[in-house]
Amino acid sequence: MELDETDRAILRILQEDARTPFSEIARRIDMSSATVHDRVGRLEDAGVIQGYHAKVDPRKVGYGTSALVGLRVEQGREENALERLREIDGVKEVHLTTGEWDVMLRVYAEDTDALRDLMFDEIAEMEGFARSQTMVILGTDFEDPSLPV
Amino acid sequence: MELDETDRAILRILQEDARTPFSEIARRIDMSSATVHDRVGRLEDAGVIQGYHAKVDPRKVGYGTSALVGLRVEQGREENALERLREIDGVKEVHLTTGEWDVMLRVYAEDTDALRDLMFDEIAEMEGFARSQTMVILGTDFEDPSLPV
DNA sequence: GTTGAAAAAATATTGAG
DNA sequence: CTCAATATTTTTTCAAC
Repeated sequence: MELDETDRAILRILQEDARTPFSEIARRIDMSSATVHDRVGRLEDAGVIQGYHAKVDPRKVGYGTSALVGLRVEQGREENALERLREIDGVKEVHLTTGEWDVMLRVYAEDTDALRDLMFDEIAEMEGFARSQTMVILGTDFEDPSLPV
Repeated sequence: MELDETDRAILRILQEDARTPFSEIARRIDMSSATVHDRVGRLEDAGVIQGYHAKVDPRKVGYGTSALVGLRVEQGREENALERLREIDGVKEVHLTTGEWDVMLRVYAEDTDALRDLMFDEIAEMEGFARSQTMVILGTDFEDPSLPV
């Protein structure tokens, strides 16, 4: 799908605030709200917009600790490992990477005790696990929900 | 702020789809939409809900490459480095971490050439830069926008 | 805290340029 | 692709329990 400047303007607004009324988007990009409606529908259908999500403060819902985890997986066991990782509560992202680690995880836990349990009881016990390194996130300086479009 | 099961149910729904009409949330949790409206407002005011964001497919807007970057910063230069990182286009997350790296970045770039430029021309040139390691993300197996609440 | 009902506003749809 | 007008739905407010 080809995106023009109007589409990009709409994407910028919806990335910033997904509940901006179409009427206000229309005002801001100087088009009718019917056009905005039409374009947003097409952006959704084309998969450019993958969804709309409320961002919840992890601390306020009991997740005081977050970490990035590098993972080495035994050769030939990759599929089993990935399948298992998807099911583990607290594992929020699973990326396949080049370099020192085969897989990088983003995990959330209640506190450092819970993180230890997650690492020792769940991740280190899974099929195909070789070794891991945990980088505890002491703080997030910057986290932009928007991509520059 | 104390969250009860009703709040959690609302959060689950809005994390999944931030544009679910209050009337439908009300149906699903068996309350009036006025109550949902009231609760969502309180969750926003308390900072539990930090915002609503459209999720855009990076590939569809020209970001074919993503990476996790581990960064070492010279002692005493941390603030300068963090300030600079915030301004660099393509740097989407900046986390302070324990372990091998002081800072972990999540970056997006058009392609591997653009990633090289980002690393060599922007990040390696910034004040306080000591060394870095780039973990190119070959694929994301799993990425859940929701926290289990 | 919750509700139902009314008022205000937004979204979805239609038909036509 | 865009628009104006209309129909439908939702959000918002508020008096009352």
